[in-house]
Amino acid sequence: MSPRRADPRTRPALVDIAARLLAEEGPQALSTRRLATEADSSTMAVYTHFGGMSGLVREIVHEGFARLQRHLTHVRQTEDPVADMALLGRAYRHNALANPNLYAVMFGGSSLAGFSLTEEDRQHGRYTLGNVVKCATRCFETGRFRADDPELVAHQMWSAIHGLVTLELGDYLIAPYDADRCFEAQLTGLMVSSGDALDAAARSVVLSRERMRDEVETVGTAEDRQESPDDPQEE
Amino acid sequence: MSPRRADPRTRPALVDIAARLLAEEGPQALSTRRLATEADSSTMAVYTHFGGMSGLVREIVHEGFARLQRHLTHVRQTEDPVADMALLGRAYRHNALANPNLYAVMFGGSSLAGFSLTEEDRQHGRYTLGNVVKCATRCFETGRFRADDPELVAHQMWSAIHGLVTLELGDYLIAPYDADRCFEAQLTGLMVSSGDALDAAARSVVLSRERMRDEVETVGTAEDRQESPDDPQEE
DNA sequence: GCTTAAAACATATCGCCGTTATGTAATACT
DNA sequence: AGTATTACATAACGGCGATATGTTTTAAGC
Repeated sequence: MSPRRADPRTRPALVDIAARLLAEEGPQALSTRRLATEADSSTMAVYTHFGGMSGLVREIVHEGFARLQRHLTHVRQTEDPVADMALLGRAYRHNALANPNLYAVMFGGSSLAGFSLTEEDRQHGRYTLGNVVKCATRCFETGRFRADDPELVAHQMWSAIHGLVTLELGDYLIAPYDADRCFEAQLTGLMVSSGDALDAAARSVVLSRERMRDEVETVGTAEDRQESPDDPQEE
Repeated sequence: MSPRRADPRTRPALVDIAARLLAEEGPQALSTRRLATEADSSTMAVYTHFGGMSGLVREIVHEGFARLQRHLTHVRQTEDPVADMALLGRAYRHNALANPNLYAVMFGGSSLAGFSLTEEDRQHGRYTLGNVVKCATRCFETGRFRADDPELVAHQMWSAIHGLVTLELGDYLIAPYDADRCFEAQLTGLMVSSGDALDAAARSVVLSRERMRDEVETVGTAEDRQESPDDPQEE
């Protein structure tokens, strides 16, 4: 009375292929037939393993939130919490730009075969706000931020950065008010609106930009994996 | 060498029906067959009049931007430009919540049969920013805002409000940090980040809320219609 | 070792979808 | 009047998600 157990590579292969198709060719490339072809399987595999396309998409969305969380946790806590906060914003944007189609699915875009998020899915998204809340608390403790509602501050950061990123992904931000320029201004503005002094905020924002290479852009690459001990490498 | 000219009611009827289906049943209800049934026509009508579903969707998106523009232009210019600015934000949000599915299509959401915006479509969106830019200029002239880049300020407003609205539409904002609370905080924060004093900004934001009923919530209703009379020229 | 239940598929089919090919009727210009 | 042009209707094509059903494989119980 036990299952066939079958090819153990089928299920993760489907997730990998689906994620790749979504990333490289967009939402409309995600079809049961395409997946069956690429995985050398049948369309039924999607249903036995995930209960349908929605289940598969939900799996990928979970992976998307995991990537976001990984980006945010790679931001270090320094003696300049406002710079840390700005870097959290940069990490958020970096993750979104690195996974644009996935990000669109996570936050309401592209319906994808009638897929819609559950309340549990959304809780994944809100959970990542914990990083920002903690950072905001430290901003209050050092006196840089004014009032004392770190959760509200975190929500403001989230809304503003999320809005900028979606406009950027929708190609709404063009020169001379391109995404980079708007983003830098947005970061400084957010710190100021939370109570920081303009010049101090501007300094921390610039400071955070210099930490991008070490704490954000290296997230999915090489030493982020702890399984290979001695392989520090290239540019 | 002239067309059949056919039933002149077919084309506008299709747009109306499509807009209603999108609003009431969401993106997946928009199909050529469904439209043909509701309009007592055939699926070909969509192709002769709009070149396909994309053309129809584009027509609806234009209407969506027109509605947004109508909302924004209903905000009056008073001696408190910061309150005007806050009211522009409220009008933007009000329009999005009144047309959630349409708004999602306008800003990158729901793919809708491979539909994607053209650069001209996006220009419609950016055009509505003109209202905000003018208002920001007046905020500078009265000394309420600090630096002098009204376009940049407008982009920050847009990003932040747009982000909050999309999170709200995606059900990401729940109590105790629900959309209403985050929105009020966001408005005040935006004014402060642009240079206004905290207490003055808070006052103007509250003031703008009292103008909602007269200048925003009455947009599509009754006396808003001043349109030109129809020309009964055909048979 | 054999039986048997159950999971993992394969195959075929259904009812949608957008799109296109083709036919037809109606118009307005020459 | 003739004809080109447009607005449809009808039907078909390929692709989609989903399901029904058959087939193979596995492992537990005897």
